[in-house]
Amino acid sequence: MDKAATDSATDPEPEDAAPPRSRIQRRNRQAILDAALEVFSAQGFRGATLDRIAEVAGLSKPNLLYYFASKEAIHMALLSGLLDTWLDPLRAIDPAGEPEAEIMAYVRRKLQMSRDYPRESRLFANEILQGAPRMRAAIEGELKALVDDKAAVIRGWQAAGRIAPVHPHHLIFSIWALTQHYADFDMQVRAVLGPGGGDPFPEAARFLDTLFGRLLAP
Amino acid sequence: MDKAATDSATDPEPEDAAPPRSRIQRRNRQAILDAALEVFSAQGFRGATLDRIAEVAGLSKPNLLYYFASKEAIHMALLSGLLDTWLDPLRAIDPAGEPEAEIMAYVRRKLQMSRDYPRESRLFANEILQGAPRMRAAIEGELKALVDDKAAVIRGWQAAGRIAPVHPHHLIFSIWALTQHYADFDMQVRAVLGPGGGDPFPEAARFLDTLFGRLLAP
DNA sequence: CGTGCCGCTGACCGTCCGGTCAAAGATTTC
DNA sequence: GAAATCTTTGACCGGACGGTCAGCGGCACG
Repeated sequence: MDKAATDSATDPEPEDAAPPRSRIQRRNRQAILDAALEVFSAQGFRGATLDRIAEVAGLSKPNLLYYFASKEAIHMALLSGLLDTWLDPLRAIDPAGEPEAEIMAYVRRKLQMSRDYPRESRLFANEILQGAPRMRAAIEGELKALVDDKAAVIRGWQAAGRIAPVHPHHLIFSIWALTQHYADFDMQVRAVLGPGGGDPFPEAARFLDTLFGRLLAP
Repeated sequence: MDKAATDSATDPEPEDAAPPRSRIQRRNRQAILDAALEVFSAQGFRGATLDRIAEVAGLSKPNLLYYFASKEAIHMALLSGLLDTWLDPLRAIDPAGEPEAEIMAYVRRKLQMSRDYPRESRLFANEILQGAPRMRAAIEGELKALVDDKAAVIRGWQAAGRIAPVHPHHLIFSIWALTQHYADFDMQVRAVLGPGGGDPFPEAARFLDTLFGRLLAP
């Protein structure tokens, strides 16, 4: 994730073959993207301020704008770096694998991402909530294509009677909803479980195992 | 929902027994809250501007501030009006009813709310995403109490072997996640299903019926 | 029909915020 | 160690935004 967010797609031009970046460039760009992720995910795009991002990054505001052309550019760099990483677990579903195991593994990886990268999840959630003004294309293109592809794989498994015949797209939606909920609504989850609740994730993992185990059994 | 958002808790004082509001007061306050719901849910608190809310409401900005003390006050009025309505379906779960039917009815009502009141759902999602700066108390108090109560009911049903023994709190989280997903991530759902997908909700209802049917079977 | 209150507004204020710029350090290169 | 280049910053700008205010209009009631 970090690597991706730093390097890829920070230049909109197609020829990003060799963007020669010095050590100090890499360090500061990374610090800015880290800080921006922190602030954007917690406050949303409009809620975030360059001053705040600069403060978190330990840089001055003009220095920020020396590395990125604008607030927009920082946000774009984060988002475009994010999508690929975010979809990796879905891509990893193997059509040749054992159906239930493949899907269960996807669920677990996705829940793991909610635990390990909650800020990325919230950044994404913020964007979609507002109608994805800066990601429409990627969602209607890349994302849809990948989901359609995997939905076809699932349909194949179902036709062979290897898992239950539930709607493939909605199955994928349910995995997204259930796993990302623990990142996006973390505050609510913890508040409802109470102060003595401890880490919600182990119990969530057990619950999701049961849920999808029962849902997928043919 | 509209009624609740208009009347309740717009006055912080305890003595809101008889706030004598003229016909024109009621009409304009309602118009403002409607417009604010539209704008806040689509742009978030910081993203919304008083000018924009005034424009949508068909009033001037100073006129807005004649009815509400501040942007904060409008937001608070919306949120506090919302929570009660939002929790009504959960409250309606009847301990004396048939367990699976009660929970399935809750799922359906909640999905219905995602379809009929997506703006309310997004307003709520926005608030939680940002750490619920203006709802912490209500969530840790009212909401937690109600969930704990219903979790106890579910545990009772499970102890009697009438539904499967899954973690009650996480069961409720899963209902929230799965139903609200169709409101909060509506844009993504429709984009992935594609232009010919039509209304996602009927298929979602079928999918959730299957999912919770299988999950709850003892 | 006058008078008093409720509803409404244009003009304005101070602050915040994204972004610019000229110039002052660092750092690298030869 | 000087020239050239890269990095950093204080000061500033213009617009947006939340909020105020003095006063105007109209509706309601005697």
